[in-house]
Amino acid sequence: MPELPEVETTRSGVAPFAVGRVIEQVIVREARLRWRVPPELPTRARGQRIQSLSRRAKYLLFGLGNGTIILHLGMSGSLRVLSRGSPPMAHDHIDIVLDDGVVLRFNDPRRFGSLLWTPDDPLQHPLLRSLAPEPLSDEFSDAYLAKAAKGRKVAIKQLVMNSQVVVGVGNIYASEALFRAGIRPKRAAGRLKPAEFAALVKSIKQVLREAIRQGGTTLRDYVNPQGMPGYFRQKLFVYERAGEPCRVCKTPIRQFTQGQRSTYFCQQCQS
DNA sequence: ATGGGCACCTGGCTGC
DNA sequence: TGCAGCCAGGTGCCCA
Repeated sequence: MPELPEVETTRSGVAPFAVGRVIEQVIVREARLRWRVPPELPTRARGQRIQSLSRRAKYLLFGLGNGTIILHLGMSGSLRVLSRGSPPMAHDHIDIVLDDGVVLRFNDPRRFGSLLWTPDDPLQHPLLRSLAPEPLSDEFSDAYLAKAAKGRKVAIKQLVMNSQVVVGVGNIYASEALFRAGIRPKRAAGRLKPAEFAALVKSIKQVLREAIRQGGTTLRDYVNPQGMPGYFRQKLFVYERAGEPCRVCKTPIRQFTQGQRSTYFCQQCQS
């Protein structure tokens, strides 16, 4: 899936087509996503003008007059901008048909994504209520991360992937940020020095910003709303590069498993 | 509170 | 060619 840069690329690519348009209908071909698509969603959304398209963590929020559509892309989801009449392909689960004939089509082979509806403040929705700060906000600072890590024994990589600590840092960018900061992924979070928290926070912000600028990272399925891949893959230092030479020191990149996820690092550059 | 493991699901690749 | 096994951008939930 989509990590934060891919979700942000989706938001900025869809927004010009969506904001200000009226939803003509929502077509649900497959309601069995991570959570069942609420049966009332198409009825609620029909005839509503899309007032805003925002993002919180990896959730996309379509602000309507009477509530909010909450969309999560899961591991393998994508949202594409198409035109009315383009035939649905495999795993094209949802269409949001707009009044000018544009179709926003949600495709998700693994169905880990979700499409939800809330009439209330979406930020108070159970899934969003207790999320940590955005990584690109000022709130996510050295001091903040140091405090969140204090006394914690979990590996630093797992800490930065914890959405109660900071949102939007997934498996690719966690490894990449730790490489850039020169910190080994296995280090106990509470044992990092102040300068290391500072370096890590800086690296997280930097890698996410650069990836957004490149349209995200495409490994397998991810495509932007225009159906194009993201170009950050060629900028990756460690992710999916096990055995290949470190771009900085030529030492072979190592891979191991942490919390059932693959981690990549350079033994020479990270300590 | 914290940490660890499982579950949800499909498809692509590898190796026998 | 077929098929079993393993892996994949996430994250909520249950248990110790």
